Amino acid sequence: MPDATIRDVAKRAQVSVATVSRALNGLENVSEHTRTKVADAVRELGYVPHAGARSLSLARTGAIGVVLPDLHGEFFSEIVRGMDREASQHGYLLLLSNMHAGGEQARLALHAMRGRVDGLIVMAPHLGAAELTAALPPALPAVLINTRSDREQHPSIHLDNRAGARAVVDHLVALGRKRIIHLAGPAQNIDALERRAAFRSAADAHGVSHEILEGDFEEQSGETAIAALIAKGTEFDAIFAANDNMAIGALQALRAAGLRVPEDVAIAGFDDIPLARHIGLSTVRVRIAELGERAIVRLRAMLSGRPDHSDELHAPELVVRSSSDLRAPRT
Amino acid sequence: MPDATIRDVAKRAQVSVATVSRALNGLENVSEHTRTKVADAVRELGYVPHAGARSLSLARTGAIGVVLPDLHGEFFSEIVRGMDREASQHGYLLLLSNMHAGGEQARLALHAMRGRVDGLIVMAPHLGAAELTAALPPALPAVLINTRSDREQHPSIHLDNRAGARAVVDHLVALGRKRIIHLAGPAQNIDALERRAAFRSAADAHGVSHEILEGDFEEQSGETAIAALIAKGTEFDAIFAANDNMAIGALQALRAAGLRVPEDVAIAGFDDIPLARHIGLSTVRVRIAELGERAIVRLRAMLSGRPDHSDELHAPELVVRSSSDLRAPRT
DNA sequence: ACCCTTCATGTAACCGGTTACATGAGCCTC
DNA sequence: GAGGCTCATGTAACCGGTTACATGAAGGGT
Repeated sequence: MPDATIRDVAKRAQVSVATVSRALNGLENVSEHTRTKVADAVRELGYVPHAGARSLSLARTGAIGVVLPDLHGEFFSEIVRGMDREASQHGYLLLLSNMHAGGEQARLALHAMRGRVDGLIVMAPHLGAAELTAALPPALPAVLINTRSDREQHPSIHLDNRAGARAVVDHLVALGRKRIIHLAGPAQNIDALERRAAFRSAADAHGVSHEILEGDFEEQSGETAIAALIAKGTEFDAIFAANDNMAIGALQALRAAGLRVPEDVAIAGFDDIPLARHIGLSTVRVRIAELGERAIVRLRAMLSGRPDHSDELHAPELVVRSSSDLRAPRT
Repeated sequence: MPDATIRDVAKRAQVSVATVSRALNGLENVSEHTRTKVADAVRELGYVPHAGARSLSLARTGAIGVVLPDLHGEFFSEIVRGMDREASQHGYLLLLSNMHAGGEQARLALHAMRGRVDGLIVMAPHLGAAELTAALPPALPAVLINTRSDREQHPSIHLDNRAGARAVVDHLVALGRKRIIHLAGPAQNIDALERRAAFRSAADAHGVSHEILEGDFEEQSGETAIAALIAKGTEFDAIFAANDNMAIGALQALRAAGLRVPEDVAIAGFDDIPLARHIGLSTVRVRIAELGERAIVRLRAMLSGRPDHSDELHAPELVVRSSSDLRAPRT
């Protein structure tokens, strides 16, 4: 037997559908007697309201669409956790869609959200600004995270990679390091690019000697790059890796070469993955959950009619551990 | 201006809504000429179909509801990743809802899914079987993961904790260990309970001496328990912790006491968190993403009309590393 | 007794799609 | 040239709710 509808309830309670609707939504002008009859019918039929139909007539779904690219473990779960916390607290559900590819695929993924959600959170580091604007359903409020640009059209949130990278360089210089190596991330990744650029300008500003090695955010690339550097006989006393994974790889290369950390070489990463704490790696803490939470907060503001076109920069925090400074507090 | 509807498109293309609908859905009986007119109108108006309305008339949403309890990082992202992979490949979106509490809260969370999704994946280790059955919207296909029971009513998926624990004990015994300590997890947790029971029966079967210490799945509890054991002067040569976190705590206690791993004490955990690989901890690998993927596969089967009431046990895999066996391959 | 208000309830339109059925044009056949 | 067929297209009901407006009974004031 198909699920009961509001008309079945009405029939059973011997009232009209309008009355059932009013009773269920707690409107005032329903007599106590009728309310009871309706409640009984609902229980007897096991009636559960059809949220889809409801949102069609209300023109409000109570859901927020989240479109993310392929993300590795920690980052994905943290950002979704932050969103969920804020969203569920205000009665919103999250409709998740992973945007694997760009172009037409992206357009479809975004369009699939129309009529299912009240607003969108989009994270698309791999899409061009124009491409993204064209793919977004018009008239659907959207907050953009770590996206290449389009900052004027939609409210957006970005991680302040520059401030993070600068903090690391300042720290290493303050420790008296004279020659700093930067293990950079992939060139298509906007975060990697910003960290690389900020590293260069901060090092230049300090007038400290530096060099940039190419990596791909994977542990192995960090190990390989540093091992090669040591083999070449290059002198250096500090490493700033564009993420923690590569920093860990670098650490292994240093150990293998018999170099002491931090005495001979100080090292710092970026992200503060859980592993970083365990091995005492200095890093830049990114409060990912907070990014997600803020995105929802701002979307909610838009949904309540407050227009918003500002960009929000999230300043990450330097965490000093024993890989760069032995005086760092034990954790 | 509000979003364009199919009627706006019909007006602009000078055809009826039925024709527009047919053209958009690629039905055959639409002339080439009309098809073009419709496509033009769609482009000019920036029309995007309203998925909510569509699913109302089709009685099919193309979405799957996922209701999870509060999960820590790795587990959450992995299981969602597995589901997403399988779901998006078949054109389904995931509607996410975290079920923070039990009872009435749980019922509301589940009911909110009615009319929004075609089926449900529910993970509710903290709910009683009856409570869950009562809260599920009737007539909504559901697959249950790691849930206390109700195995007859709905298709379900469980992790084979018994097989995992047995494999660890077999391994430790094969290494010649004579006295094994089990660091157990919290008593309300079904996974912890199953591992504990399986440990006991496997150890008994081998006739090996053993003891169970209480823990709570947190690193600290493992360290405390083992430190206390050593202080008491108890003799032992192996530890099986109910999860990796506690195993890591135990490792720290062993190091602090100057005991060598694995020479003096072999140790193994459960879960295979990323950290385990880094520190060479033997453990039981749980393929979390696979659990999620299988849940979607089975739900899809139900949605295609294949009824299903079976329970599926997922056998985890023993991963031997240097914390129990120095001959283990380096990773 | 009459009119006006208040209040619970019912009727029906609407949200934005899909689709069964009706319609009518064009062509073929005998 | 009448009847029958195919085929593109239109009309309107329907999915399951919400809600503006209509209705009619009860109560109050004079």
